[in-house]
Amino acid sequence: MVQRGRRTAKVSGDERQDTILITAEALLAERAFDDISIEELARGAGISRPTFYFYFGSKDEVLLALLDRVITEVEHRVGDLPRDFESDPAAAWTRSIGMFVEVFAAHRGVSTAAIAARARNEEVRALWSKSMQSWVDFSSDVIRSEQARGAAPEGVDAHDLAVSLNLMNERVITAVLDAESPAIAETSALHVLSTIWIRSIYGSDNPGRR
Amino acid sequence: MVQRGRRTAKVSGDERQDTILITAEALLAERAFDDISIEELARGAGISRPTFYFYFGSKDEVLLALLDRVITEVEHRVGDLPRDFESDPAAAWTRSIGMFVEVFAAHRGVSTAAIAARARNEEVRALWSKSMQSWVDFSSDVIRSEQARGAAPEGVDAHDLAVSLNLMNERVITAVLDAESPAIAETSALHVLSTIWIRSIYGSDNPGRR
DNA sequence: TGACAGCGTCAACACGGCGTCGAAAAGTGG
DNA sequence: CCACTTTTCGACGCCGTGTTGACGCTGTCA
Repeated sequence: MVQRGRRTAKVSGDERQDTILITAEALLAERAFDDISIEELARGAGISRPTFYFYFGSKDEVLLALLDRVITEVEHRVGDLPRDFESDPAAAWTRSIGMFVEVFAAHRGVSTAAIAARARNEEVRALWSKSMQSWVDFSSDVIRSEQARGAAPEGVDAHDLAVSLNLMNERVITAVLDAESPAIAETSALHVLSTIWIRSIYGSDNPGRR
Repeated sequence: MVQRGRRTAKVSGDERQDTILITAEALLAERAFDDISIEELARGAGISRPTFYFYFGSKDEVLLALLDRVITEVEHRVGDLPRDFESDPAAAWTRSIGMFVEVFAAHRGVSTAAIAARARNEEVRALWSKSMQSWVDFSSDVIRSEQARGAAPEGVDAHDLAVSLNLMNERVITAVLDAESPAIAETSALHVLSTIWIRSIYGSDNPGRR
């Protein structure tokens, strides 16, 4: 959890801080981050602009806190996932990818704003990068062990493959959520993504079950 | 730049405009777009800020012009590429992808700034989207014909596959150019990307030559 | 040749959002 | 009810954007 702004913890203060976050997420659902002013965030939380600075040091800090929540949710759900890559690889990968799609779709405003904010903000970049790193580590560990047991062919470095596939997911999911053009339908995204993962990891559509 | 001879107003204007573009690309090589002010662009071109507005309506318009040049270069080079997908599919895809990597690497400042600016600017988004569309069209045409001749398996919609792979390239290339973390080494990017393309299009590392 | 059109130029202004400061108000403990 | 801390905000200064009105230069033509 990222603690910023207020130093001491007071209940009413925490409520205010929460109200700001709720206001921000609500506004992000309908408007781009850049088009939201601190004034609006403050008004939405029933305070004045200078008072906003009592709770957060900047607009970016609000986004950072919001992103932190989303990432925590992902981590939580990653932990709950069954890891039966050996018995049914295709299903296991598809479930993982599907989980990401679900969580990011549920917080599309925050996700797309945060991803865009990486370019500008060091802390957002660091936080995103840290999570990305842990997903990449997870994927490349699995890929490596699939290669070791002979289920997946060598020929590409597991780490490089994992990075590329994770970056693809990030990009395709944001394109879908923002309904970019060209993009793909939200309904077919999961199928395409998991097909690409499976084909490029196993070199086949039906990796051997065990 | 002193004005003399029978130069018409238009020519000197074009030169000024060009100077602004050159200044912008130079600054973009060392600094983020947001950290460059119109004042700097103007000074770099030897004019005052208001005069800048005579040539461009906004900073974004400068970026748009720069992006346009890069895209034109890509289109030009796409046209020069041999299209021997039937005789050596792997080499043909690798060459195409390599060309993108090269051009974007040669203009990394512009590329990354433009991609970031999509979120904010409608025209940048439209221009990028148009090019992306044409690359996607090209890729999906080839994929479809590879599927038709039996070289590539069905199982995924060619268009969806093409979109996802192109988006992956965009994301991986920008990650590499910005030396993001996690990312992959610039030297291995081409190999990983083309492996993923080939495996996910053909379901194998060595698609049949003809 | 001189007067005039209009182009390129810029000083100065208006505006809007950000961040800060200091002081007032509200809350808390003795 | 006083002293002290927490919370709040009015008012200010700053910065970057975009606009406006006027000035000089240059090419043109009566």
